[in-house]
Amino acid sequence: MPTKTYHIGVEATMEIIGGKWKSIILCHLRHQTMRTSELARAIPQISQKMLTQQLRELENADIVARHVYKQVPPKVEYSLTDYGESLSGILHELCVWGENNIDRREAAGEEITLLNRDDV
Amino acid sequence: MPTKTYHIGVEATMEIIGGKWKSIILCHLRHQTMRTSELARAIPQISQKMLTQQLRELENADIVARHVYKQVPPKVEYSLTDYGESLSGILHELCVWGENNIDRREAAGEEITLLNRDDV
DNA sequence: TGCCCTACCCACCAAAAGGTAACTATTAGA
DNA sequence: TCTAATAGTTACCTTTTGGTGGGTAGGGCA
Repeated sequence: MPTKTYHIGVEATMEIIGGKWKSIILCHLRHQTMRTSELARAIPQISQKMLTQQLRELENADIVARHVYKQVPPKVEYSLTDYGESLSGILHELCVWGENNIDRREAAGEEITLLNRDDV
Repeated sequence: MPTKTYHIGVEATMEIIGGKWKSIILCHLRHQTMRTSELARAIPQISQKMLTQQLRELENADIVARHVYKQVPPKVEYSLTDYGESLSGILHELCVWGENNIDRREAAGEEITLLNRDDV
């Protein structure tokens, strides 16, 4: 396999938390362990396919852990790994900065809404 | 215009610094004002088109400022706005976390290289 | 028997993001 | 007159990302 090359640290970070869904998923898992259906309810805009696909990728990066309960109907829980917890501070700041950005744009007259300002 | 709706703060943040190039550009501008050609040299993988396109979008979001010098050949400088500076801490952490991530993956046996560990 | 539940997989399609290459303007200077 | 220099645009194409709608497993229960 050819050596993977990065030019600057942030490239690697963005490869892991970038894209439309990963940071949102991680922000939810930051507060609690959640099962698949709970995540789907917390992120109503995401499709089944994207949810599991993104969770798989986060699992492969050792950011989230997947716990399968052997029962029927199935029960699967996701949580941050210890390593994933090292992103917690960053995720919090990303949430807060975004909330402020939305306030700012609203103050500037933009039609804009933030449904959940639940970040602790 | 229909009201733009976000479900969680991080969505707004990612809309601004997400994508393949924006966070890289911002990490460079965090340390210094740079002209277009300097940015292009600092980010050799980026194309002309992407560089100006992403800079325009960052300008529209009031994150970077564009200073045009009236001379020939043209000279244009980019820098973070005061508001853009509010991202500086986050950008730094994204760089550092990525550097650690690369170290971690290298320690785990992955063929991986980081060319510039120049974040201050 | 037949249907429910949950998680998740697949095939297929649409849209967004990004890449390439060729072109512009303008003036100094050979 | 011709070229170099810088920043930028445009048309066209490829790749990546995301969405839809279908299907699976397998035990519980009416």
